Amino acid sequence: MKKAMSHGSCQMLGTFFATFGHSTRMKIFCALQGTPKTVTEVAADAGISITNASQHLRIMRDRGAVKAEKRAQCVYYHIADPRFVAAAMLIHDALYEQLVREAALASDRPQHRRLSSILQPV
Amino acid sequence: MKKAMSHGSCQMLGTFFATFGHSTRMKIFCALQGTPKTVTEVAADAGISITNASQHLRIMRDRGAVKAEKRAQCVYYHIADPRFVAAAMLIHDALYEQLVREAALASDRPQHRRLSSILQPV
DNA sequence: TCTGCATTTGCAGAAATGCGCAAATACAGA
DNA sequence: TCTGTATTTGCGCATTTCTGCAAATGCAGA
Repeated sequence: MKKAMSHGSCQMLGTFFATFGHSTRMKIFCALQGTPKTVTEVAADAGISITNASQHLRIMRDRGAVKAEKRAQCVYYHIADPRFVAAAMLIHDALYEQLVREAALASDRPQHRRLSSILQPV
Repeated sequence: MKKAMSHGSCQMLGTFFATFGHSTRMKIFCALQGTPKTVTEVAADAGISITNASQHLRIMRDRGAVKAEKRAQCVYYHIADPRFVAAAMLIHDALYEQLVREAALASDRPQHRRLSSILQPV
């Protein structure tokens, strides 16, 4: 991916980003860190309906973000590749440092915002 | 991010993923790898209108994905943090390997798809 | 100041996406 | 086979997001 990326790879990546570019799916991603969980458990952890959890988990599975494993009546979902977590951590750190840097700059100015208010936006 | 992630961090990450979870912005991201570029150059490289490029670049800048630098009449945009590229490469590799693995499995079966047809989906 | 290039903004229609409800399906155990 | 639990699917509505067009803004040079 030094210079150019194939159209297919570009689209593949874009689809993956879109998968986690939704607050509900992001919550599910967080809930799935650690141990595999059933749809019902994920729904409870993320604070959403079972139907909704099932719908999002299907999307995430179709796009290769999670994998499903059936045991008895339950379907256990888990994150498909640990690199997804590593990548999220990289991005998170970069964004966080940027935030801290901006907050430091803002504190030199008249009307500065608290860091906490930035971390809990919208 | 071992176990739980704060609500704010979760939302911050989700917003970032959404930023690249759009084919047009993904193209822009690809176009910006290497050297900084003006809006007009980005539009040409990504094959979109200047207006559209400007709109998406503003979104990306608001979300910390790119940075803008004004020189004379031109505004040069560049990727805000190299870790974003590193993260994209991590994810890309994971997805690609998964694709190859699936393709290998599929080739053992009756109706198998070519890898190329998988790489250029939708 | 006037001109031309670069970029941004406002607006309206179009398209995509998300969510809840109800029904359907899958399956282990009595 | 019947029952209860777990999960998935279809449908319709609401909401968000995208895009192009036209107009506005910013700015360097004549």
